[in-house]
Order: sequence, then C-alpha cells, then structure tokens
Amino acid sequence: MRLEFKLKYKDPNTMARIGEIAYNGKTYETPMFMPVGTNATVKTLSPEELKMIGSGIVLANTYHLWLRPGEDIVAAAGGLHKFMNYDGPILTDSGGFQVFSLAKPNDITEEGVKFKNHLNGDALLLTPEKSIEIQQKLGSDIMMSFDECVKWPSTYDYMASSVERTLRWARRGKDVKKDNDQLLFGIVQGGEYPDLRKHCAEELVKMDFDGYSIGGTSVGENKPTMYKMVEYSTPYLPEDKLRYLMGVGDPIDLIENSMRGVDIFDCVSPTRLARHGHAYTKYGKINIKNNKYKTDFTPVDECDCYTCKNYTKAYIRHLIVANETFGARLLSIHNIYFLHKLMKQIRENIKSGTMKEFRDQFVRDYYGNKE
RNA sequence: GCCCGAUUAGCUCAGUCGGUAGAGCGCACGGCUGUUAACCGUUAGGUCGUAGGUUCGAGUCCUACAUCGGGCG
Repeated sequence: MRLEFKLKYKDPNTMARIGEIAYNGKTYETPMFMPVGTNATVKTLSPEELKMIGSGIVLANTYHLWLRPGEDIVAAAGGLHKFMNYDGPILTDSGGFQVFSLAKPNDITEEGVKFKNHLNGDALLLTPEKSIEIQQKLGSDIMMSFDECVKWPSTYDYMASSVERTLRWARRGKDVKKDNDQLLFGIVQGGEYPDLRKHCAEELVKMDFDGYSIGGTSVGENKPTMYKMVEYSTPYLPEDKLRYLMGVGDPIDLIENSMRGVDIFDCVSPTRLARHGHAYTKYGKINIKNNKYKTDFTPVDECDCYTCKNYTKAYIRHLIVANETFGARLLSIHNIYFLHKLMKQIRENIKSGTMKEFRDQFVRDYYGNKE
C-alpha cells in the first residue's frame, strides 16, 4: 500500500505546518518523530512497544540490511514489514550516511562509493542504482536517494561539486525505480551555502520526487548553522510534499525546525542515550547513573509513559549500572515517548498559533535559562 | 615442624638488567544527532604486607616476622 500525505494547516506566524499521513488504514499527524531501527529493530523495543508509545514511521537502514541478513532474505520473508512484524510505515535510509561515516574521500567516485564491509572487511561498491534496488527488495514505504552526506565544515567548491553529483545520483536512482507504491525522496544538500541549497532543492523539485529530505545536517555543525541549512532549503520545496530533516532529534531542534517547515525527523538519540543511561526530562537531560539517583524512588519525569508510571529512577539506575538490558528498554520507551509527546505539543501549539511562546517556555524549563 | 609460592589502587593483576609505580574492571563525572556506538572519554584513588639490611639509589637483592595458599611429615 502507498503512504499518502496531505497538508492540513499552515501556521500564519511561522513556516510550521500540520499534515496528515494515511497508511494501512491509520492516520498520523505531522510534524512527527521517527525512531531509528537500523537493523530492522528499534534497539531493545518490540513493535508492540513502539505502538504503545505512539510511534508511526520507523527507520531501517539499507546499508546494514544489505550486509546482514541480505535484501534477498528480507524479500523472501515477504518484505521488511513481515520480516520485522511492523505494520506501520517504514522509511529506509539509502546508505548515504555510511558514505559520511565509513568511506574515505578517495572512495567516492562518480559511479558510487567503495566501502569496506564493517563486519568482515570485504570491499563493496554501493551505487545509486544498487541502493534503490536494495530498498525495493526491502519493500520500505519511503526510500531515500543515495546521496553524499558531506562533512561539516566543507569548502564551497567541494560542496558545489558534491551537490552536482548528488543530483546526478538522485536522477540515476529515480530512473531505475519501479512504478510501485514505494515513495522516493530526493535529498537536499549544499551545506550552509544558500545558493547551493536553493539550486539543489530546485533541481530535485524539477525531477518531481515524492518528498524531500534535508541532508548534511547533524554532522557536527552548531545549531544556528543547522537552522540556516533548513531555512535555505524549505522555501524551495513544494508545500504538498513531505519534508524530512535527517538525523535531527535534539528536543529544541525538533521545535526550531518544525517552525521552519519540517514535517518528519529521525534521530538515534533517544535510543542511544537510553542505552547509555540518559533520559530526557521536562527540566533537561539527566544521567540516571549519577550517584544522586541511587535512592531516588520517584519516576524519571512528570510523564505518562509505561516506564514513568511503573518504575523509579533508583531501580532504572540499578539496571543500567548492572548492565541489564531491561534498563535500556525502559529508558528507550521513555525517551521515545518523550519526543512523541513533544511533537504532539508542537502540533497543538502550531494549531493554536503559540509556537514561539511554547518554544520560549520549553527552553526555560529544559535549559534552565542557560540558553 | 619443614619446604615452596604469593602479598603492588576498592577488586584482579603487570612491573625489564635495581633508577622513587601501570593496566583492566569498579567508583565518580562527562560526551553521544540519516547507529561500525549496551559505546567513548575524563577525574579520583598506592608511605608497593611489616621491620630491618645491602646500595648513591630497592616494588625489584638479602634477613626476620605476619597473613594467605599449596606440598611433605
């Protein structure tokens, strides 16, 4: 089945929007946050738990599933939804981020990117065509074009040539895409250079993708720079298509970029932080391993999630310190729920036209007037 | 009773030919942004079992003692 997006409302005060995704008999409002399940699992959580905490779209990763178990095995299982028993929408990344994190500069050529398999060292070549082919076998609902996620900072000249290559790769991927229910997004690159962002967005829009991603963010740049990257991109994207800001999930960034017209976000933070013993709270991020929580028999946060309704900081601290996976699971549940709840508040404040007030209050609470 | 081995950070242990001590884990704290990450980093923490001796200088060599472990009576 095909995922449908409809724009429902535009905030007159900011660039923020409310949209609706319809998929498999259910609807989901945007802006929304998507948890990351690289290996066809959101680490430590079952699909039932994801539904319980209100997740909609989840991510999986082309590169990882290509290496293990292999896209043919996923296809033989009946596709990613059946394989991982998730009937909600699934978005796959293209492997572009692995260009950023695994490949060396000389490994990137016009044809594609040479990788060393991080599991066994085998030499591999991932191309725009191959990435789409794998994603089609995986059967995700939203596919990403294979792009180069350029490191920050990069020179204008490098970024300009990289954008042209990313555009050629986007074209190549689109050309081999089958006519099926899977959506394909183009990815806007261009670093913090306004003219390159504009050019990249406009060229992608000419190719008419099903949605557009903003990439090259969350690679170590500072927040004002990231916000600019978004501001330089969203004005050139069609209003009736989904906009996906890749890899961004810091609570304040979800607010700021919703106000800049982004619809969907993903980030490994809630689950990785959870495994490392950190939890989001209304009053900032806490490290549950801190000694002061040893005898703190209160919930992690003022929160309605399963974790906060049933477990204490002292217990979760004990689990994390004892390296028990249940601790990571409880914090993953809370952290993802926290972001889903934040997105819900964002949607409510967009509808009531109070985003700026909401942002200011959130910053006061979360950062304690430090920012 | 005799013989052998051990004794170094909270724990388990390294420590060259004698040149005034290191690691891992733990503790405490920090960092994680399209996951190579249940990971990575940074502090703190030691009169080297005790008492002597040799030496310019001893964790290191010698003696005695203490504690622990093993073996023989």
